[in-house]
Amino acid sequence: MKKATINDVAREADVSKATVSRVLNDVPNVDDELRERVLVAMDKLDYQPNRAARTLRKNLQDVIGFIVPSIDDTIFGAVVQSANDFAYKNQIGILSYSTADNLDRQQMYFDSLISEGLAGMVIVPAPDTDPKVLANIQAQGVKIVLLDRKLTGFEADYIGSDNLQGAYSAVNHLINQGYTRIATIAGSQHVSTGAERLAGYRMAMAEANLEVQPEWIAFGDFDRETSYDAVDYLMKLSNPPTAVFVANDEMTIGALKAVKDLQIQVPEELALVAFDELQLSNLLSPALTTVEQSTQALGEEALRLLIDLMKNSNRAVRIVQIPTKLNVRESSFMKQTT
Amino acid sequence: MKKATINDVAREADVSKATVSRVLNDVPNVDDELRERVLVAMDKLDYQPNRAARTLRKNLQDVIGFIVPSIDDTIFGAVVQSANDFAYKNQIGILSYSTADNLDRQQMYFDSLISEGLAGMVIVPAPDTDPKVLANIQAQGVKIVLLDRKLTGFEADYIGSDNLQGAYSAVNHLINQGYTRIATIAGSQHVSTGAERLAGYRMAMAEANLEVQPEWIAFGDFDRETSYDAVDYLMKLSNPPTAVFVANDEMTIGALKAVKDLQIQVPEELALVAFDELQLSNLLSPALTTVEQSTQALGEEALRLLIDLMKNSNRAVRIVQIPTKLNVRESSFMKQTT
DNA sequence: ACTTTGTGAGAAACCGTTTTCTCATGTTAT
DNA sequence: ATAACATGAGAAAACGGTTTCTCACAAAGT
Repeated sequence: MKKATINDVAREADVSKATVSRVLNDVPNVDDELRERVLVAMDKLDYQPNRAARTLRKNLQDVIGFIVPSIDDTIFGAVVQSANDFAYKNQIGILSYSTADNLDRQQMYFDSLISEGLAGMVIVPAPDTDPKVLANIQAQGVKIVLLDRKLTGFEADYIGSDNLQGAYSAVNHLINQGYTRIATIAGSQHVSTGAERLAGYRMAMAEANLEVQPEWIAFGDFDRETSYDAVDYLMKLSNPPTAVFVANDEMTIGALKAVKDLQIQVPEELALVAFDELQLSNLLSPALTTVEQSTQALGEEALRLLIDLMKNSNRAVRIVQIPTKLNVRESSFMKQTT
Repeated sequence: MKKATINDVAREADVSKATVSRVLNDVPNVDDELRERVLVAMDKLDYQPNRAARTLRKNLQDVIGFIVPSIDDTIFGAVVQSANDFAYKNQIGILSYSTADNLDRQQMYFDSLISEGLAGMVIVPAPDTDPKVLANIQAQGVKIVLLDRKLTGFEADYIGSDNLQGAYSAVNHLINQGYTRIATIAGSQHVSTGAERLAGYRMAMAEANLEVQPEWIAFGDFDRETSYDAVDYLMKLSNPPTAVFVANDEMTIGALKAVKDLQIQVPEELALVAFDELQLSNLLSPALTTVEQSTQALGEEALRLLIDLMKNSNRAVRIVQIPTKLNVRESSFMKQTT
């Protein structure tokens, strides 16, 4: 069974293919009777327009790309899902890719998307992405929105959580509970979220006039292993902290594992606040205090920004920050132990 | 900056565009010197072939579709990620979509993919998908591999976990621990995984000559709420079970919540075994006994099946089951309480 | 009645590739 | 020396749409 083409429909309806095209694209000036004949023919032949042909001629896809490091990730997975839902509701096509933070792979997706002639893309740039590469894509008329990670040296719309404020509120919460010896397991400072969350920590400490011991800032790599080691390192210090702010979900999993292995009581010996909500945060014992990102808002707003940008080509660059939410639970309570 | 086309390259290299095309497609009969000139020109002009034009002419995409209910899901998210990784390694294009188990939305993705002329697709069919729709797509020459869920009335390759065996091993483990009053929170029986896991439960119980009280089979809908209610229902029975097998991850979250709210001791009052590994399974207290699916194998093998099918058009249908792994942890231990 | 304007629809050109046709040149076999 | 045959490469057709050109015809203005 061959796929029907526009010519088949034209023959069936006894009109020219130009007319069929007009019906397809809702051009107003077409006689009602002919339109009806065409519609019937399309239905009868089960006609689906060939997108490649259409794209070729129009020289622009009605499709956008969505590039994240990993789909198999609590945060990015949810953001992608949200973006897909939003795209579906608004009848726009979306192509999602995950780069595993691999520059070559990211480049491959760029090339592939461009050769497809897409209209715009939302991207979480892999660390060490060359700003020039993105600028070059932009210069070709492809609209770009940065998600989650800022990229210095590249001017574009940005959407992300308010990392500074989120981290600040987490540490501030610990301070309000009465903690003073507060450490942090910071993420990679190559990526903006890592730097911003550390800045939030510093801001809260400074504001409360609390001393920050240099060794209380442990640098992880946003993954489980480095964070596991970091907890071990922190607790073996001669002057160990009594509370710790962990800068993302994966590192939190590592920290929880370490805490369990080292048999550290939470929060009695070490209070814990985590950036990012985990699936079972509230079912752990103790339940985990978290800074929750609105993944839904991130996905939707990223698309809104991009769509707006595509319509409204030469507007000023926009930086959007989505507020985070502090979920206070048991792991950060202050209990009488001293 | 306009995108360079094949004509620009041809002019620059002073050859015909046919020759450029030959170089692009590695056709052997082309003079080395011309080939070199073309390559230089392509490089100089930063040439990217237009995929739409290529697709149009070749009438087949080198792309496959991957359709799942949700990307924001422990299992499917990981499977999609695995498939994407595998696709990248093997230089094949992949388009991932999530349907939210909505039939209309699924249909939209079908239409979109078909009008793009894709070569094949892997799909987790939404419940109540009409087998005829898929058969029709198949008839158009698109290769189809079913993932996770079987669809009666539709003949195609299938890949999924060995649900029967997985459920069987979970329940069998409970029996070996000494439990006899074993309930299950089963998933929707509309989808094959739900039915198979229930069958595994029944198989283990029957083999051990244990009586299955009809009210011990609670039907959830693979989501948190129904499972939460199911636990409540089970524990309020006049003859409550002492152990329960929960048929997927989302329902496990609901069950854990219920157990916490109702202050039921696990495993002393109720032992728990869950189908699907959760991110924090081993960090809960008690740590959770789970049946773990190999999401990586599922993603990879799905693509392998599809690729093989595309090469090897008329081979027999294949049904592939991936073994599961039982992670024995504290939630299913038998402790002295009687 | 005659020009002007507007409208609907077919014919043809076009988008950027791949593929088939065609032909010139060089090589081998007779 | 000539016929048969590869070989390499340009010209042209094709893929399935959209868009521009063109024209017939009807309605409106003078």
